Amino acid sequence: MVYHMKKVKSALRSHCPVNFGLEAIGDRWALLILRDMVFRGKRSYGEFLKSEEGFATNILASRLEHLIEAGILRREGDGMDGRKAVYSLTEKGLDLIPLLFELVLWSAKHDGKSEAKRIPRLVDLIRKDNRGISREVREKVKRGEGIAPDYLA
Amino acid sequence: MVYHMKKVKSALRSHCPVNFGLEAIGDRWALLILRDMVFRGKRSYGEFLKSEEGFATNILASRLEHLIEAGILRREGDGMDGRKAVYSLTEKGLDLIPLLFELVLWSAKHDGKSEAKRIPRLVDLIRKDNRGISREVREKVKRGEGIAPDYLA
DNA sequence: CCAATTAGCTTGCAAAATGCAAGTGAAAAC
DNA sequence: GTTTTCACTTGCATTTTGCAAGCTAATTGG
Repeated sequence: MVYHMKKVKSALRSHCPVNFGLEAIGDRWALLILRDMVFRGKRSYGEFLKSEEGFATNILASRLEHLIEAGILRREGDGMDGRKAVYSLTEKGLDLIPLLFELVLWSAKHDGKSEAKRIPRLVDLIRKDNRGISREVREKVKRGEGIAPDYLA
Repeated sequence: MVYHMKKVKSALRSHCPVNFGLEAIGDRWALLILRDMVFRGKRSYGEFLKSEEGFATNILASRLEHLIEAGILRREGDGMDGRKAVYSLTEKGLDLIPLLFELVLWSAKHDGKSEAKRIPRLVDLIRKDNRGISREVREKVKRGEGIAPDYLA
């Protein structure tokens, strides 16, 4: 008897920690979703779609699904509006904040035209104490605040 | 007059630091090349090919090219053997070590079967002081040593 | 209460990227 | 001088992407 079962994409190529992390995250688009959530406080499909890099609708849907599958995001319905879906970061997802911050730091150093120049305060805090600032930001993101304006200015 | 110029892939979607970093690195395969260089001390096309995740030959070539283009790697001929090419990390590439380490830390925490369990000492050092250990490893990688056995055991 | 709008997707399809096997060319080994 | 080795390149079937259009259920506006 054949049961209907969801295709599990557990064909992990290796348990090398670098490879595991890369496969869990998925790809570039997935990390941009995380960026939108952490830095811009976005929570919905419609908000992600407006990102400057331009998500294709199907790609956005598939990456959201992947991130949920990977346990990085969770999806809930909006109590007020039955059409809306609210995405949020799990603890596992929140744990990616320090990684995201290291990437910001690298780009701030190596991209002459980096927009990181507009947030020197945050970049400096990351440089001095990534873990510390990550912990603070984590709590804000958890409360749905995104990164507070005082870090960004 | 038309000069012959290499196609510059500067169609950068945005100068958002997260996006810049992602585009500079390229993709999953590119980061695995960096892992092989930092953790396993690999330097040549043939060595990369043997990686457990299984590079396709054309993909490996295109990612090496991309990383050179991005200023993360450099390619030199081997003085002893005219067939061989030696790849090494630029300063810009070495600056990615802390990012790689954060990824290792994340996977060590969230992958039950992580091979990171075989290198508890290094994982612990990263957790306590990513920057510090990155600085040390950087010098070793620069000298072509890869990560020293004492960190790995 | 009914038409129009909105949110979140899905589908179709052309174009691009991937993965595998086989081939190439130059240098080194035997 | 024949065989290997090294670093790729090429061909081609398969998969993934990107874009536009369509779909469905919930909500808003009149």
